[in-house]
Amino acid sequence: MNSKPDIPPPMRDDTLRQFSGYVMKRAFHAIQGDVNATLAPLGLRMLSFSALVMIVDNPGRRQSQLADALMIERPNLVIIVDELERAGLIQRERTPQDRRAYALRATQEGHALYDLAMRAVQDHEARMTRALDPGDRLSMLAALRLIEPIQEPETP
Amino acid sequence: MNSKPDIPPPMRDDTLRQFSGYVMKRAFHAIQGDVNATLAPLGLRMLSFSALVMIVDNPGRRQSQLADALMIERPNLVIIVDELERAGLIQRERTPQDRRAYALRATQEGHALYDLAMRAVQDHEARMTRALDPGDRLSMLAALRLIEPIQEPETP
DNA sequence: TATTGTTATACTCTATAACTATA
DNA sequence: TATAGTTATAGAGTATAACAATA
Repeated sequence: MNSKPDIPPPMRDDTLRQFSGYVMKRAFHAIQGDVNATLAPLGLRMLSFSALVMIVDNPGRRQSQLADALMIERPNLVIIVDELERAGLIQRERTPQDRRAYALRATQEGHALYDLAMRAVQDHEARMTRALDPGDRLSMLAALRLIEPIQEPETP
Repeated sequence: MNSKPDIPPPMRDDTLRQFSGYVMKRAFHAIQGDVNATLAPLGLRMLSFSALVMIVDNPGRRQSQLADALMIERPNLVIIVDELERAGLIQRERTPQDRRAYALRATQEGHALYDLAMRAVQDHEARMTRALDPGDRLSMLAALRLIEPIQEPETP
């Protein structure tokens, strides 16, 4: 006899699990949820945290350079920079050499939040990768970096 | 003398590169673009391909089971299943035991496209991971699978 | 002409509430 | 009352075209 309420067996996804994209999407989904929950009390999200870190680490760069580095389109970066500026974390300074461009710099508040958020995100990273040896984690990061730069061939 | 047109050095992102989320997002961005370009001629996207594969490999399951397996919300799956059904790739069969539910099954056309798309996506996978040894690729997949199941602790 | 930042817009993916029909 | 599928809707993230100011 079996009194269980007829729980069906889980669906098999081993065909999809051979593909990096499938496995990566699921891992990234978990990470994004956790990091956004981690950053929400600080008023940041994954993207605004990334932008703040880049501005603190690379003071004086233009928005277009930051957009290139973060691999997001210029129009989408405008909203993130607006957000960081409204929060008092960074400033847009007009550059004398090229009056079209802004130089981005973190304020004192931006530097302070950087320190806070960095610790929180490092805890998040440790939490998400606690099932991996440190060596396996570094190997995974190295492997992911080898996927990233692959581009479609230009068709001129 | 230097006649170069003042190309600025690339921005440093080594602080962010310590974080799995940052590196994974960039790798996934590349993969998603390539797989969607790969599948577009077949009328599929990453998500509809995943759903088709799951239905072929697990015939007769309900939509809610498929949504759970693919970790997407039921309402969002409806659109994908609609799309696959309109394309003649799958069918919704009413189940006699529970007339609320549908059993999902691939049609002959669905099986044929599965074979085609599988080969195309396997080529895509080889293209995206060509910079990795086969062993490193498998280690990466294993590491990513260890990140996936981590959940926030329940707060009851 | 080309570039910087911007506005407007659209498309995909994701997430939640609420409905219907069945159980 | 609970569940399966659905509808409607809202929010992110991403992408392109076009504009003003400046080079």
